[in-house]
Amino acid sequence: MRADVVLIAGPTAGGKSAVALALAKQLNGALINADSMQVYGDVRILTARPDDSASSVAPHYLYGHVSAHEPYSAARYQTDAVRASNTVRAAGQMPLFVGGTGLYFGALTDGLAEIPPVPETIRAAMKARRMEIGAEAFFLEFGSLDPETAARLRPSDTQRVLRAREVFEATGLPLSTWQRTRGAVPLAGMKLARFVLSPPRAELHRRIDARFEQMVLAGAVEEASRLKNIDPALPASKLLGLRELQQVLDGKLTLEAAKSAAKTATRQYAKRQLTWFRHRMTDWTWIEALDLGEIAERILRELRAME
RNA sequence: GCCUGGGUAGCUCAGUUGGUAGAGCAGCGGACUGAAAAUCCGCGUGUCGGUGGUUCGAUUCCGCCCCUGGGCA
Repeated sequence: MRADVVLIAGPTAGGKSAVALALAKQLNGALINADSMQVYGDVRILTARPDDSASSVAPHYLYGHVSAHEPYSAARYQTDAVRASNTVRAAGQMPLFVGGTGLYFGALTDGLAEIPPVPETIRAAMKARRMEIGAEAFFLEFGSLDPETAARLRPSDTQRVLRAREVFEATGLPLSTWQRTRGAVPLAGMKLARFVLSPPRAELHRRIDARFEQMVLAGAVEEASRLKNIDPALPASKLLGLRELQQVLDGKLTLEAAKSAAKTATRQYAKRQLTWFRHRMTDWTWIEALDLGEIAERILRELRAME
């Protein structure tokens, strides 16, 4: 066996899943999702999750295995991914990690700091405190507790400031101290074959547009209406296109306007993904080809060269 | 045909009492360690419709032309 694990990253709508499926057939592999939104059930259409015909060709892990009404996290992903990977390898198959979430790939290849879980009560309390005194005051207060972390954050960075504050509240230690530690690296010691699929930007935009049209035809509006009362604090509520389609149901947006807004949001997301990949995955093999067969060929060739 | 409003960034528009122009959105670049499809930061990319005139200087004033919204016929 050339590589122990194959990792395929790429921007949304870039054609990763199809490539991975083709590879799985040839390599006796199984797909393991590395996408933060495809883990949620109930949103198959809006997350472009592979369908049953795909999973009949090769096993799929961590796709839709969590309720959209449940919070998920990079840490949970790491745990789940390790288990899935072990299962696949025990079955004598090649794990193919496929997805677009840079942080999740990082959790696999570099590990995460081993920070104890923060109790929900503390999270809620910190959030409430920030609401009460305002972002600036909250940030100042935080800076007096953890100046090192505060120095690299901005008061406006709601999510990171809250996270850092919560960790301090829960553990009594600055986040920066925790982050100097590094937990186990799930893929340590394995031979990795790593690829970034990156179609030319214009083509990517075309695919994003076409895919959203497909989603709507496939019933994305109905799917969105089923999540009508999802808690807006949950990660799944941030799914691209969900809010826009729900506004159509509320009569606040025409379908055309919603589609256009969702496509724009998706393009912006793809851009953020690429920024991450460009700077964090410099030593991965970048493939800019468009044709599925050609991409699969290149990957297989690369795998053979790893012998 | 006549009257009238408008043609300025990819889009919607602001502005310049004459000194070559700026917002929002889009776009582009960047950050990123447990919400990451999240969260945050930076950057104006322009024959100011065309042409002639007045002027040291015109996107701005004047003439003509073209396009376009509305009204009257």
